[in-house]
Amino acid sequence: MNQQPRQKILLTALELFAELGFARTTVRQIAKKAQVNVSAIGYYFGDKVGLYRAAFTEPMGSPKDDIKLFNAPNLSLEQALNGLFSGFIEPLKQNELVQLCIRLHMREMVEPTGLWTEEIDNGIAPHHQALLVVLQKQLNIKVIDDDLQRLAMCIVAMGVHLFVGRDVIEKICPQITQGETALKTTQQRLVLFAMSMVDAEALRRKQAKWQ
Amino acid sequence: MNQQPRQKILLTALELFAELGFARTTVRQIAKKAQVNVSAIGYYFGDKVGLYRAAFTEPMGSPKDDIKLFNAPNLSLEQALNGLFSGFIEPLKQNELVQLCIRLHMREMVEPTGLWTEEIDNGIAPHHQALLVVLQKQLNIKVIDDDLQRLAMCIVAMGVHLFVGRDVIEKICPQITQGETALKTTQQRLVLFAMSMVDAEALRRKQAKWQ
DNA sequence: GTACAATTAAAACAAACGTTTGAACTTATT
DNA sequence: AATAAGTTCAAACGTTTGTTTTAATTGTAC
Repeated sequence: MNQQPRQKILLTALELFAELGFARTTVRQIAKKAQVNVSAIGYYFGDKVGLYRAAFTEPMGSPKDDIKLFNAPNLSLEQALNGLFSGFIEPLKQNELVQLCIRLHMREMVEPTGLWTEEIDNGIAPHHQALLVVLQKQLNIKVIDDDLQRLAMCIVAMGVHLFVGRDVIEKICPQITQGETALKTTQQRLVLFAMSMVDAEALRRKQAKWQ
Repeated sequence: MNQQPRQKILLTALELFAELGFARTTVRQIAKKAQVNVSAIGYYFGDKVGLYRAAFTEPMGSPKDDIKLFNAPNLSLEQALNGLFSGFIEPLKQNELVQLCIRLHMREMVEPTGLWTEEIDNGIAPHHQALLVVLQKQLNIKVIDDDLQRLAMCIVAMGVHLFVGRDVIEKICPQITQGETALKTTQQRLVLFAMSMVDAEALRRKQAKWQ
């Protein structure tokens, strides 16, 4: 099985899907840019949906490995948060392929094509759950309540915003994500802010108990 | 000029564009749901792009009024942040129309159709700038630097995430945005977290000075 | 070299798209 | 009642869409 054109199609599709979304990307567009015949898409991937599915899942590694980055048993809160946010920051440093993958996944948030539901179950939910456990331990509380969910959501939001708000950032303050040193600083700030939020939540719970 | 079918088309278009995006929404779909003939769209709005433009801009009021909510001269930081976040939370309480508007605008972040650039210039950038000034005063610093931009971005991210991460929230922790009391609590937490971030940044700057 | 499978190419397919047409219908004015 | 403008309608327009077909080409084993 010759994989050269298949790979070429896959990468081109990833590129176009990430930039334009599923609906606005045409198979002829992909074929032309990948310099293959349109029928090659049907030959290798069945149909457009199959190609999208492949572009969405194949290039990404298993997401379960990432969880260990901030869910290891003996990690401090700072280490755990660093692991969490490096999951958002690293792709911004690395090669373009990973960035495209992330962008495509983020796009699914706003424009769900159906794979999004799977993505939540297999990718997002476990991450969120792992973060909740870390926060639960840190705050030393017994059951996960709504306020812990709020805290986790707000922490994740900062990381997510680096991708979904990419256009805004590039227009208003592009410096903070350009260059490795700037990104490193940004990650430090995210960790700092997240820790301050955890502290604030801890204090709030303490005060709420007294009343 | 009879405005009944025009309004009906406009609202239906807003609904569908917000849910499906521009490309996946068809004019026939809009016409059918609005119970009008397809040609009515051309008659009232010229073409599909004209309808999208109208749905994107008309229902929203002038964004400049909102800025005053958190940019008034004698506001405390807490009041200013409450104003900022109420801009995100209120739409979640209010009628469905406003929610759809916000959702459509958020969608433009990931799937820019061209109006997005205008939106950044006229809507996002002024808000961001106003927030920067508030933070600048609070932290008592002379020039707006990258770290202040990072702080502002992280604060805004929490609000934005309520919309762009809507599907995730609804799947993982829907309670925190369902019901007015839950939303009120969420807003309080956002303000609390934002203030803790500002404090953390202030402390960091203080410590950085010493070294 | 022949046979056979794997791959590529051009063309055609039906369906759906946004848009336009021209007649029919409604409403208001004279 | 007659006229004209405003509005709606079904039908058709020309493209573009994703997909399929069929033939040509390539690579491979005997």
